[in-house]
Amino acid sequence: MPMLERSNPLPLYYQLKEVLKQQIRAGHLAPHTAIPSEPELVARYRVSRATVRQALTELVHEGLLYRQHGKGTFVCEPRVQQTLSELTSLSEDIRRRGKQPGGLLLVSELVRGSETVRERLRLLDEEQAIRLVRVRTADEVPIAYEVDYLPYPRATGIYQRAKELGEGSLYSMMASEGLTPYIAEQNVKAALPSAREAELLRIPPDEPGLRVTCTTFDQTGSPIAYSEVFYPGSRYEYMVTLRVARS
Amino acid sequence: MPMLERSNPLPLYYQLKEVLKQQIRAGHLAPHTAIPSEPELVARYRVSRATVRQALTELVHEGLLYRQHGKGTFVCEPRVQQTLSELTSLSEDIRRRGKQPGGLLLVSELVRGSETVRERLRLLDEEQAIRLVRVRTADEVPIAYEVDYLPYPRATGIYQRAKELGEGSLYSMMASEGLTPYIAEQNVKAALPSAREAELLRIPPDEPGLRVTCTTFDQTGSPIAYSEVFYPGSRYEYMVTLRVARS
DNA sequence: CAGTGGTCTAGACCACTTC
DNA sequence: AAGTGGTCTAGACCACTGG
Repeated sequence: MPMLERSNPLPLYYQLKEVLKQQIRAGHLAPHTAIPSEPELVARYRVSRATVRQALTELVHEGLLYRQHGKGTFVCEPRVQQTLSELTSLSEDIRRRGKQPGGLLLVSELVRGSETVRERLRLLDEEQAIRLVRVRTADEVPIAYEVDYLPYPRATGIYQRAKELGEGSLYSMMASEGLTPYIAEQNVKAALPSAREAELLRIPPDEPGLRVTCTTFDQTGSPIAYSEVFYPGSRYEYMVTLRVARS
Repeated sequence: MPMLERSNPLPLYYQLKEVLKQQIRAGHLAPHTAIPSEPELVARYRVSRATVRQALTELVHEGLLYRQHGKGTFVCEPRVQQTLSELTSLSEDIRRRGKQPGGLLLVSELVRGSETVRERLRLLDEEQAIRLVRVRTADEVPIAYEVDYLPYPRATGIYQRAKELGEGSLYSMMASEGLTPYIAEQNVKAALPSAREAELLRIPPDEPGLRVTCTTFDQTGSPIAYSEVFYPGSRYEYMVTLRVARS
């Protein structure tokens, strides 16, 4: 049985979380079965109950466990476990469907941006936006035309590293630049492709698809990205998972 | 200044949450301003720090507050505050856009259900599904054709109360029947309406729209509803808000 | 340095479930 | 009655931020 290391700089509750996560992932704890009770975990790992509860509470929030008063703490089904994190990364989504994500960066430039862009990013008069244009692919097939806008002074690092963005995830690059996505608002419409989109995606100009606009905010509610993506209807089913209610 | 009541059956941390929520909503605590520090709250409300922290941690999870180590705890922007709860209720969404939600229940019946339905709801051989068909309206204009399926033995109460479903929220009715939505998976496609949909929504048969399928699960990962909704492209912009990353 | 939040302890009592 | 999770206390020490 793995133990917690008091010499480890990682907090005890965090180590306990990792141990439990691993046991769940490895299948030692099956869905709908009870994990050891809180007093048992206290004894087994020699930590206080508050520490155990912090670990369990976070795992509950992450969708790995659920509690029932008087009965115990149980393992959630894998579907719930998976659906709680990082859902708008297109690369991840493609990989999850068993295909190879790829992409081509067509444009990276500094622009003033349309009124919509400036409004979404809350740009001040003198501020500019970084504009990135990409065609995204799954197993080499083009499945989306994506235009991203980022606030310029804040996201300077992204502009410098834009070349790496062929297949890479913009979100992960943003996170490494201190722009951590926390909330996203997505607006989805049925629409026809523009001439340019039809050409680049190699679809007929009358094939309807989805136009998804997405504004991403950090923890404090400041906008850190705005994107417009066109998905041809025949190529990609747009999937979203969200929490319906909470607390 | 409001105080916490030790005679109140509601927990102290919960009362504290409500007090802070109300101060935020009333504008006494503006976005990006710091709330009183934890030791201050301890003194002011005469509770232990663990109690204060439980209240604050939950408010952070609900998107009302964010913390910065060494600096303080701050109020999130309203956009983040609003976007964390109950997002798939169409009625709520319509109301948020300043229109009056309404609806008409066309069908409520027990059916065996298609393979898709049975699979999504994980029905056993002998189990049936409740099928509800509704036209949803905003300011009397039809904006969506919705078909819901619920697992029959579990959702008996819904079947009996189906008549109330004109304008009411199915989710809130489900919650009152012990079927609490926790996670939803949504799949969105661009599509043309069926003949029946075009007729009921009074749109041309060649006007593309969105076909959204949604499977809803409870806390434990058991499916509690499956729905298929058609939104005509010209009438409604489909809006989704989700958390991108967490913990 | 003082003040903030982050982690942790060792208790206590309560409410709910099961037998 | 025994076991579970839910709430609460009164401390402690640490890590990070700012002047």
